[in-house]
Amino acid sequence: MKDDKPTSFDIAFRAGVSQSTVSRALRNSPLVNLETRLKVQQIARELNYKVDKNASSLRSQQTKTIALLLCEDHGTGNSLINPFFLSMLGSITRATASRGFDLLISFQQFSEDWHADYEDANRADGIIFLGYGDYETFVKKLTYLTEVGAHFITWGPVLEGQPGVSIGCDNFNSAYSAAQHLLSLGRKNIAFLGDVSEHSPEFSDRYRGFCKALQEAGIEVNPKLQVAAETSEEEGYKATLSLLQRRLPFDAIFGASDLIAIGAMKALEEAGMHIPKDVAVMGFDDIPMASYTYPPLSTVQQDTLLAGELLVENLLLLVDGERPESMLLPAKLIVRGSCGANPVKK
Amino acid sequence: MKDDKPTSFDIAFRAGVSQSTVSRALRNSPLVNLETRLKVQQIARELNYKVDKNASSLRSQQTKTIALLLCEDHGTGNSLINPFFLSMLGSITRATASRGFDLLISFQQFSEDWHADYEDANRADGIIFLGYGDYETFVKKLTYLTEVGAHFITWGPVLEGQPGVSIGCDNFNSAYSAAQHLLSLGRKNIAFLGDVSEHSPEFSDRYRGFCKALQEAGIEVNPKLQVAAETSEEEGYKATLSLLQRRLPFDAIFGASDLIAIGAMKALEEAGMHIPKDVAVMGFDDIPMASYTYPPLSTVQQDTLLAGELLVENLLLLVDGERPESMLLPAKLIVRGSCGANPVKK
DNA sequence: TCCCTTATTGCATAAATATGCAAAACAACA
DNA sequence: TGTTGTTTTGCATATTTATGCAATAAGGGA
Repeated sequence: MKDDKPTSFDIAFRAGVSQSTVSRALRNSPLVNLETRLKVQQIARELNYKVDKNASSLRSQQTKTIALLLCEDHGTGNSLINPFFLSMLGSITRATASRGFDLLISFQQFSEDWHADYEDANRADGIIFLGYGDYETFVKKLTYLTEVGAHFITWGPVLEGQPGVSIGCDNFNSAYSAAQHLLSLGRKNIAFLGDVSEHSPEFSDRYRGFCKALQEAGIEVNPKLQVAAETSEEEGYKATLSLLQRRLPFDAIFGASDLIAIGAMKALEEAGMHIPKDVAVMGFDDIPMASYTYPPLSTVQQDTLLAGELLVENLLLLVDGERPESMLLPAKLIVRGSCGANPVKK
Repeated sequence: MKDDKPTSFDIAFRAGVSQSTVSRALRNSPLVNLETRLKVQQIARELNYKVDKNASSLRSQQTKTIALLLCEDHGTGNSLINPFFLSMLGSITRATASRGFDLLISFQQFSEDWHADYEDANRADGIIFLGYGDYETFVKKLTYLTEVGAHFITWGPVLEGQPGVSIGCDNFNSAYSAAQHLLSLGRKNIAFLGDVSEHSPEFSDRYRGFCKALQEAGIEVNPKLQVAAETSEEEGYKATLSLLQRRLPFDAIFGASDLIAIGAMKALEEAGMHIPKDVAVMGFDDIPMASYTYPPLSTVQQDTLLAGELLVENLLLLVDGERPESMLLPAKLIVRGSCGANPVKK
């Protein structure tokens, strides 16, 4: 159908220079005379020439590619992807592209040896991890990755002594503010839905911030008002049912994530309770659907745009041999209808 | 920190065989003795050896990689990604991984020369296009891609004479059924929100199916009840406002997409109209948030899982030199609360 | 024992680029 | 004109793997 793809030798021949000069000219090296450079580039354009990525990567030993590994929490196989991660995905894609890098993505389970598959195989210069499943397993993995000298960055918890560089949300302070907000609206018996074991350090941080707000308001934290739940609507739904069975009075629910909060809203609605009159609801993440629930979900918004930028930027620093610091990003309280601060139109 | 990455020569040396044998053994070629094969594989495992992807691709001229190009409709830059495409993304990722292929993704605008960037540069064996922006531009692009012999498949409209292989939803029949459903519930003045120009062939198909249902029910199609809108909540919102201004009676809205329908619901609510009592609403796509609106949105569900599988499968056929047929996938009506068929709990 | 198959292995090379080093071209200056 | 310095170019090679072809080993029949 069409002739073979032109190589740098073809360009060289056409331009009457050597292949080396072509290679340099196309990368705009100041080593080659401006005139020659333009001529070569012109010919390359005419022939529709593109540098062969494989040859280039092989020779230069850098791929200009980043791998994004999305670890589904406790991998349920074909379940929905956490919408929050999808927002991150969007911003990471843009940040990557704007730096001239390609993005390789994978949704496999964390059990695989990703470092080997991507970095050792010379497929990617570095890896971004999104999500982590069980924290202990995750840390083991990070330790291993650090030992073998992998270049990676993670989004998620930023704990003392955690190997590698991480960027995450300031869960503690954000949850603290959100809880304060509920308290300021007169809610006194606030339930917390989310796993707070060592397996979920982010949720634990949110819970600690939540508790601090209660304590400062002179309210004793009732552990019976905390119900474990992972990030999914079903878990939030079930946790709420279990909460209802405890027959303890509560006038607000703080979901450790929006999905949990949304599941809770479904359960409350089915139980005939009115949101926010009977029970105020607060989420965390601000996933797109948060503003479409009824009533719209008040929540804590993470700046995914900034997060994506920082992840990519710092990963590339890491690849360049620098040693960026882990950091926590502030989040913003978004007040909608579910917490009772705004009038709910019917 | 650690010694250099082992190459196939290192394995060969350790195993006392030649590099060729290592290469064959690792790919499980029957040309090499089973015993030798196992020994080589064992040593490779011990040394943590991974085949260099670039060298391998360079030599074999196939990348085992697929590029997924997501074209945002009329590229609004930093806007949200269409949630429907994100569902597709999930299934495409899985389908790709299960075949041992990598997935390269990009969200750039359609104006770039993607074929050149990906296939010519030997980065990917084939391309999947998701979304297309303006249809005319899209077709020009497809024509070009066909001419240069690119391997690609598109998700979207499947029109007569359209270059290349496409997989899409049976928009006509699905919209026909959905409209029939609204009619069966006694709605007579149904508005249609969505661009039905030649720029949006999918919406046009949906509109044609919609019209057919009306006509069969003996209802004349009123063009004033059709308002243009692209896929976004804002457009749906604005289209509804514009519809309201026309002061025509209507008792149902059929949104050409869920986002449009959701925007419409917001506008109706603000106008003090009750859904579904005053106005029934029907969407199209079944994006995740459709079941979380109030009332939950009735819609047409596209089988994204199947779609992803088929896209990948047929693209690989194409890469192998076969010539798969374009096809339309049936969709399923999902009846929730917004169309008035189910009782809406308050 | 010799010859012919069949099963295994190794040799040599090609895939396309990037880059260290040497060479050439050129100007400038004495 | 010779020398020195700068700019520009080309040579040669390295990157790592896959594979056509030749070579060797092993096995079997006469």
